[in-house]
Amino acid sequence: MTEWDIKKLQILRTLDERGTVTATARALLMTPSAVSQQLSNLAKQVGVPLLEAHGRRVRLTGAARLLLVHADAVLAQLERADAELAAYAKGEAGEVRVGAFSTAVPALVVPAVRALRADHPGISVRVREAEAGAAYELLAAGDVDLALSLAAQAPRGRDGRFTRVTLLADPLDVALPLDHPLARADALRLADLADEPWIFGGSGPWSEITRAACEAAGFVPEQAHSAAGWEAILAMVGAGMGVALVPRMAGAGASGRAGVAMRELAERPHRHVVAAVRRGAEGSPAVSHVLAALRGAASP
Amino acid sequence: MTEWDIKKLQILRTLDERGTVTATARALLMTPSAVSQQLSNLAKQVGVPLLEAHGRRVRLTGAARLLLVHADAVLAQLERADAELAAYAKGEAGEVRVGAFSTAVPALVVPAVRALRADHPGISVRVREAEAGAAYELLAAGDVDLALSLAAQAPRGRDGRFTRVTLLADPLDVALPLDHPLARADALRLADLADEPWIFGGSGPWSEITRAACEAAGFVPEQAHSAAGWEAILAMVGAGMGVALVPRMAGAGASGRAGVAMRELAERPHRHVVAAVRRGAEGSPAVSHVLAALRGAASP
DNA sequence: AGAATCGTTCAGCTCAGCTTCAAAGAACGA
DNA sequence: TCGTTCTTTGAAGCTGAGCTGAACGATTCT
Repeated sequence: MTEWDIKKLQILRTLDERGTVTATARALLMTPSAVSQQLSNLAKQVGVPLLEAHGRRVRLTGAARLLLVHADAVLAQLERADAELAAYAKGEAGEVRVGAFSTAVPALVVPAVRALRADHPGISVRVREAEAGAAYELLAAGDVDLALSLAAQAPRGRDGRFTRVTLLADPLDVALPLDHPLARADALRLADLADEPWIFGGSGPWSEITRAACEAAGFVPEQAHSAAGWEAILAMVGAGMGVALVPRMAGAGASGRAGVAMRELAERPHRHVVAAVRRGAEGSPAVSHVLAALRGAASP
Repeated sequence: MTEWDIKKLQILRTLDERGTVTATARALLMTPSAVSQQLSNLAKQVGVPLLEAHGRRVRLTGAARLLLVHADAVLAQLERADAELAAYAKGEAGEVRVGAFSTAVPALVVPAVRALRADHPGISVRVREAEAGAAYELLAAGDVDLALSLAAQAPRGRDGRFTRVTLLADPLDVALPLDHPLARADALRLADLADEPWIFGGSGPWSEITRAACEAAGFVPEQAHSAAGWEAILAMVGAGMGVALVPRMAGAGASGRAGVAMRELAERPHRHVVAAVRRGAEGSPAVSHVLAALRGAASP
């Protein structure tokens, strides 16, 4: 018995409601003959008699009543699936898997999810943290439906598979020790820090961005230390071990804390946060709702 | 969309596991063509695309993943139904509806259910209290699967539709006021009470049994009062308003309470408690287990 | 007793779904 | 770059599950 048939269960349920084969047939727009055949067929599959003659009508056996309990559950579940799929078609249900680099989660994804809860309660978001560089591969592999990455990170391989939109320009501030002579200078320029010891990731996207910004300012930064997380970097800056470029999204809550000063730069360098979806997926209602929520979270 | 097909859901689930149409077809002993047709058919029914091309393979859309959640629930439910029906066939599952007259519930049904819980946890009993006279009609109508009644109650209409077994002979004691002169007499006979005022139900089975017992002893009882419940009858006896025949099953806890004396009679009259099932139903494993448990409760 | 209602069975037919064959697209290796 | 291989999908034909209609036995109502 591995060959369940929903129609037969529906017939059984209707028979339980109506009480007679003829009435069941009428209700389901079938002939009594068909109903009888289907039910005896079901009984054969189950291996237990489901009906027994009672006068000129039939009565459900204990096995049939037992089966009905499950049939009700199954049919209810299918009806729920039906409703949810209808909602999905209207964009009011569904799960969207979002890949985001770590600092984007509190800054963008969480506010977006909060807004979605209010506007589209049927849409759920599954977050998966991933480095900005790995985002496109997750997207291409189908492991996420929407990826947050950085404009500097080109998708590996040919583009055109993705649709990308810039969500916001995140300013890059410099973090330097509170007791540093330049901590209070006005019109601080990147070149002023050319001789400082720098702290940035040994590899990975952020390393490249820092290096590129400094080279655009005309110097090559001396990499005194390296770390992957902002916590570690800011701790080293606070200890006077060097300076670092920190996106405002990541450094927002860090200013003034633990001996660190966050300063805006005269060059106003930025990193551009982009959202990418697979080409064609922007038409999916659920994805487009999440995208809209992310836009809203980016530019309040 | 009201035409769900389990097989299609199974195909979708297998596709999710295996990842490719060809592998799915191999796993389900079908051709890739059939799998493809079934899935595009399902998508058409749902009204939302379920697959999208990804290189030379296919990927599930959000709608498909949403549908999969429900499909898993449905298939699990069906598997549970399968297991329970298999258990039912072995007599280890199922619900048996028992109709019983009121005093039989604490005396027989409850102990039987207790024993069943230990020996056959899959079998559940649904109790429905019904007068002994109405039991056969409930049984015939299919509202219960097993009825407890009294031997004196003949099934209305022709017999032969039912199988009846006597569970126990319940002695009929006489209840009389504690201060009654005969309350301490030895070898008390029913005829000694011929001139007492009698209390018994105005109609219904118990009335007949009392009347028949007295007439067998050679007198016609004077019906001084009538009541339907044992509580009321015993209260009247305790108040010295008359005497009554009380089955031991009902009067067990009443002796010595509220001025009532329960005395055994020399004639040792009995009422016979019988269990009845529809002819053929005694073969049903669940019913026969309940029947066995009732036998056990009747003769410990 | 007669009539009406009900369920089941049997023969015949229709259509969903499977298989086979073929074609087109995409990835991989030389 | 080109050819090979893997994959999916489409068209045509066939098989079988399931439906219809009629006939029959059984039961209930009048």
